[in-house]
Amino acid sequence: MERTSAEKILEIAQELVQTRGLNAMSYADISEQLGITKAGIHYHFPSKDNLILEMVKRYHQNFRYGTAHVNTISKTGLERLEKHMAYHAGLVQIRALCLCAMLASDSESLSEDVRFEVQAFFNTSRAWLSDALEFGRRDGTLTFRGSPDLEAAQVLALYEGAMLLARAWNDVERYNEPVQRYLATVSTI
Amino acid sequence: MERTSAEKILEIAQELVQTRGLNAMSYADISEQLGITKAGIHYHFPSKDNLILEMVKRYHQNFRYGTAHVNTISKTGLERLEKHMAYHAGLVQIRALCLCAMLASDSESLSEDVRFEVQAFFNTSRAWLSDALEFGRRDGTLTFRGSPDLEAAQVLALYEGAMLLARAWNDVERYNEPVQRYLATVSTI
DNA sequence: TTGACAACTGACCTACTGGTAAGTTATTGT
DNA sequence: ACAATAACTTACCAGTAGGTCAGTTGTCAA
Repeated sequence: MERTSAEKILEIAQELVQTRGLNAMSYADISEQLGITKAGIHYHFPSKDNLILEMVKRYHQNFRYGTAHVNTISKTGLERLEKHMAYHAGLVQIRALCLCAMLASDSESLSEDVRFEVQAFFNTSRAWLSDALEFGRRDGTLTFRGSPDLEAAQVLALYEGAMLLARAWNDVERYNEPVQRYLATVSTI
Repeated sequence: MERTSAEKILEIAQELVQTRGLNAMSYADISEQLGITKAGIHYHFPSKDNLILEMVKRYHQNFRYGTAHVNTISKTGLERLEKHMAYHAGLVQIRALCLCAMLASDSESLSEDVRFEVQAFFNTSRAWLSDALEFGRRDGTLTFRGSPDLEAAQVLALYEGAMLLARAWNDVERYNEPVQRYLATVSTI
């Protein structure tokens, strides 16, 4: 099965939101990149709100798939954190922000449905990070004080903030520096 | 000397940008809140780009004044960090983000001048945090490994990220939780 | 008293926003 | 062969964006 138009629209729209922000992305932009008219996009996604909601759901789902995959191929907790970090470094490199970080800053322009889905994504992220931290503590690759869940909340904030700062310079190193320094702190190796 | 119109415009515009984002703030919004026409605002700030530049310069200057004041009234490095944290908690409470964090996410819509000024603000923030950390290490209230400058970069990322996440829930506790946990980590008390 | 200037207003401009309605085209299953 | 449907296009809409320009008003120095 080929990629459907709806999927292509979501893909293009997502990259536009991640690089420019919600209110700097328009149906006209998607139309131009995809080569179908604005009305054609409205056929698949009646309203912008609808489009964004589907987009966040897809992003959330892809995160679940991605992290599940990371879990199967990583042997240690440290390795999981490193893969997570590397993925986000890739986003910074294409001038993008985590979709939900971008939407959190554009939070005031969001419908309640979308805001809930953004929160759900962050909950999933935090839970996965918490698992990875606990996993690493058990296998001896990670060390930290207190509950994995609270540590995860801190790591999530660090990651999202580092991505934001890296954007100001358009320089991945501004992301890598603090994040790798954190990993060095918790790593036992 | 009373507050001039130009100052009032900057004040209102700044709050709008901090709460809604750059592209969700318009001259019409400022006009409505201030009670003068759009053209009246264009008299003081010919273009939006010009307005934003002046706004960031003012924000940066106010940060300098604010932190200088914190330096004079705080006896310890820990106290300085706590005051910094409390200020940003106040922003979250009014549904605002750090102005430069917001502009970093709207980075693609910015002129080069503004981007430089945003970078300059983050440099000042980092330098001040670095100073506070070093100060705290000397007076014995703070403890951390490695250079204060690198620690400062990490703290800055943590703060900005925590603010962003708190916005997703519109809940200050989402900011306080990771930030206070960090303070507990570095505090010797 | 007058003239100059700062600080506006009102009316207007073009470009673009999300969104709609009616019609077209190609591919189906019957 | 035909009707139904999915996937569009063309043409349009009202509202808003940032921005301009010719005037108006109030103040204040000469």
